[in-house]
Amino acid sequence: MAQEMKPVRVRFAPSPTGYLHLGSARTALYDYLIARKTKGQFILRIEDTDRKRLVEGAEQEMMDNLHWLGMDWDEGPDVGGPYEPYRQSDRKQIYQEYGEKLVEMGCAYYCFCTPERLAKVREEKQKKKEPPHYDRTCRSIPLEEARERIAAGEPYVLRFKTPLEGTTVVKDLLRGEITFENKTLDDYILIKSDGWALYHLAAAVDDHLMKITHVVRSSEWLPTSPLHSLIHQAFGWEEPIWVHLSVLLKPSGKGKMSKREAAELSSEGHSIFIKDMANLGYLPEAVVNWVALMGWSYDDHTEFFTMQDLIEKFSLEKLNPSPAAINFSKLDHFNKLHIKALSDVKLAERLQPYYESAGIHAELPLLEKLAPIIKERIITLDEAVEMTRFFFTEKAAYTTERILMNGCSSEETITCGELVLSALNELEDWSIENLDLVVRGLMEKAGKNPRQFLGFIREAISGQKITPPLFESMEILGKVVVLQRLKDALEFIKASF
RNA sequence: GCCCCCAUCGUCUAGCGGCCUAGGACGUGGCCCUCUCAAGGCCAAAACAGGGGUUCGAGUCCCCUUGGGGGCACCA
Repeated sequence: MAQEMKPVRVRFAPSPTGYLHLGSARTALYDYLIARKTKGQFILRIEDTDRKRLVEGAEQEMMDNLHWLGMDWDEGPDVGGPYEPYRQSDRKQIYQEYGEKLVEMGCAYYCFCTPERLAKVREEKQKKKEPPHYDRTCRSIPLEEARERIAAGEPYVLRFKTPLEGTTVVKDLLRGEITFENKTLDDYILIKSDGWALYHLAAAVDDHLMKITHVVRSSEWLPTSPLHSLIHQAFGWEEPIWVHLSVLLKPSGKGKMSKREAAELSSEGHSIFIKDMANLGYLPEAVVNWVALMGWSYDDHTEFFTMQDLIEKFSLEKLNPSPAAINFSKLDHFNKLHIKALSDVKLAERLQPYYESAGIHAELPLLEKLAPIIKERIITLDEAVEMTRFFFTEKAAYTTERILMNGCSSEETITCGELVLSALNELEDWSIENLDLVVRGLMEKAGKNPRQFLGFIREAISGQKITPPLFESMEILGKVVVLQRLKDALEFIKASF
């Protein structure tokens, strides 16, 4: 039995600079799961201190996407909470105060170097094959002098006074202790010349003030994690438990997904953006199941999980630190499974919007009848529309060749067709069983095989190559429509051949 | 160039020293079933990167090499 964990406080802290993608959705999911599992709190914090990179509407869209996936949060910019505000742009003052404290404690200093000089330093260091770090020129400026220059209006940034010697050890939950030589670290900028804090300071301050117990984030943060530890230590704060997730690799397994490659994916009917998943016909349940398994596993045989299952079974300890390649065929697999797991009523409800956007007004009762016969043959929800199109059209759309019975002449086809037509016309009990019985009887009498005989009827009533099972379709279509389409087909053959 | 992380089938993974002639899933191939398409059933091919140790015993622990990945912004 899994041991009970103390309630955690975790935050998902996106910056509203783009769409929610697989990687961030997975981080949010793990946060959500561990919060719900331990009856703790899941907090949404918007990291929007970089005012230049803001994207209009991104924050709202991100929240919509999280909701679509089935997550909600206990504290956040929209729902409030005890540690408001939850948007970093509303906390500028707080970061400045804490930055000032660091200066007073001797753990940070003002730097007056211009971006131009910094670029030059970097260039020179790179030429000398040295780490392109700041040369610490301003580190030795006496504080009084620095304050005078600031008072005189000189632009400045705040830098962390990284220890020059010794090591900083970061305890990562998945990797154990990671040791960094302090001399390989930079004097990172904490507050920019425009007065806005950078991630490093803002996140550390907020994580502390918001009593975050576990920081779950992408392993891109591993290289700067010593700075984060150092900031917590400088203030004398207890560090949160660091959990650095593996990176998500592109399907080839070679490298991170780039913007361009993400765009290319859409031409293959795939996307790494959550906002596209619904349009592509994927269920949020499937996306959640799929994403959860990228870097996490439960045991050696269970793969199908609902959100509830995940909440019960998730544990941070089973997270895998090695990079994982995105596998879209696995998403298809999970989508199939979750479609099958849906009740007919639920599936009908999920299907309806796809018909609407295809310009088809499909009534729920009809979709509920269609649900059981298509649920095992569609991968994505949108495929239902094509497969069942003939239920919603006035006539079946015939193409010349296919309407003829496989390997038979037009005369032969007509003979068989008329046989079926008159027999079905007589049929009173319009049930699957009866249709099956009658039609197969005719087929034997005509000496045709199922491929020929049933194939012809399929074409006649649907005009489609791929359809749900024949007798089921006929039953749902109804006697009147089936007879009419049979007549249409025969007329079509007579006119065309 | 420097720092850091990672390493089992093509992919996601199980494995936390003997239960491993390495298990599952996706995908792939074959067969069966079959009214199209699916679904389902059965079967197959497919991996412990290499080298040193430690140990009675190593996929499992340690080291090195190699490979892959991430980072080195007044972005997050």
